[in-house]
Amino acid sequence: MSQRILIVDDDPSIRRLLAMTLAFAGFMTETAATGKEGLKKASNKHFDLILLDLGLPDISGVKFLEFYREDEQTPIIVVSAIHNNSDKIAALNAGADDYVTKPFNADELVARIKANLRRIPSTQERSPILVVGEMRMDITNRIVSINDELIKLTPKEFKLLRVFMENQGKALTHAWLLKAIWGVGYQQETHYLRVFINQLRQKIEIDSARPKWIITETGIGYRFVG
Amino acid sequence: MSQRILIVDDDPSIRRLLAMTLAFAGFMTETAATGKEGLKKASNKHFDLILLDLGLPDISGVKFLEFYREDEQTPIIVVSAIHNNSDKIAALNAGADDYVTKPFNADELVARIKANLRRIPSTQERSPILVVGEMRMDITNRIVSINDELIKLTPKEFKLLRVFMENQGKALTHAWLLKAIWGVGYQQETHYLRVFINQLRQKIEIDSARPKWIITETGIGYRFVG
DNA sequence: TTTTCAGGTAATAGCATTATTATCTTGATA
DNA sequence: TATCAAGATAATAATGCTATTACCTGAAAA
Repeated sequence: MSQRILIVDDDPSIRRLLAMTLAFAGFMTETAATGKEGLKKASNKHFDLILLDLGLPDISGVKFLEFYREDEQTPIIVVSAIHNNSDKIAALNAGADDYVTKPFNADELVARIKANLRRIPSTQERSPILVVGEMRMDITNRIVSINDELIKLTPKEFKLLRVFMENQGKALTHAWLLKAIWGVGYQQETHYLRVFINQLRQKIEIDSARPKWIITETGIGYRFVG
Repeated sequence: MSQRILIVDDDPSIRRLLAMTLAFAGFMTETAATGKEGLKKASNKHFDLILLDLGLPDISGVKFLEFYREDEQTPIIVVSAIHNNSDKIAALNAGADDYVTKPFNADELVARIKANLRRIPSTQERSPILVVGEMRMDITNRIVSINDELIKLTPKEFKLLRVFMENQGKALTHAWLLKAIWGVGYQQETHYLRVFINQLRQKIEIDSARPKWIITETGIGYRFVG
């Protein structure tokens, strides 16, 4: 299912060239000769991307973007002459997503279009989230919360809490934890663990003297429970 | 499809009690009265977990673990009397995964078993990995490599490279990048960006004066390409 | 050529994190 | 109750990271 691109350019020969190039690359295209026509088409129909020339006769590129940007988020690539850098910058600041300079190279144009069509495979959605009781950890975004209240953790604290959550309910020995967080060669440094357990408890426990999350297994290690 | 648990205990009444408790919780069980019998059963058939008493008449818990642990990785929970802490610790060091103390609580035992059966939903496999050309980024494990060569990055550098990889091929304005990495209110601090771009280039570019990955878009920002 | 501007680079100061040491608690045991 | 061991906590030192400043470079404009 091919994607729809709207070409807004007043020069008929460029319009034709763009349409051919994009059709060849497998896109469906429509064209508009003026800014107003472009805005009209874009509001009636959904496009996956808009190619906008900056030298339109009726309205400027920035105006176009202002009108269009209201709530839409279709990527817009502006097409500008090689000089006229300031127009280009103004357009990008007004919300354009990318640009190409006018004597353009077909391969590059197509590559730019594809890059701007590629939606981030929504790290938000697919990011692995660990949940234990009221505690949530979004690993890729490094966010930890208890009852939606954010907990600020340093890198080591985060790593420690992460292995706890990944191994909830199990007794984890000192040596095992030290190896998991500091790597081999640190299995004897039990005091490192004590210090960081303490710091973590200060941040996640209501009463760090009566821990609810991180249970001490005397002589053995710790156990994380929900 | 219920999971199989092997119970190794010499006391017939405890064996029966354990078997009933676990059957009630939905597990399939088999029993062995001696360590040798247990090892035999375990080698002939696959079990998802082994419950091992520490007071066996023929061989000690530690010996059992030594024989068994060769290449197996079935979780083993040792059952020990409330005193005899040292046996318990020795067993954990010999590779046991968890323990319960003997006048045991049924709910707790079942919870422990479930915790130890729960395999980590293999963060290795499902972790999102960004790939651009020869560069790979494992977000959850914070590992970046080019041609399998590891690149060591600080947190900020990592974040910067991450947004670049998520937006490969697109022109990213200074303001956009600053907002993405430092948050709102930093859009003017273009020099922060320059410093960190430079640091990143030192780490990922072969010749940081002729960058291959991070392309400067004069007046606009940067573009990351593969 | 000089000037100017955007960007690159180096150096450093301030701050946060981590490692290390010391001291205090607690609970079990003689 | 005194002693001891394990763990908790506090304080500090060492390191590493980030922010900030200053200066350099190279390309384009005057």
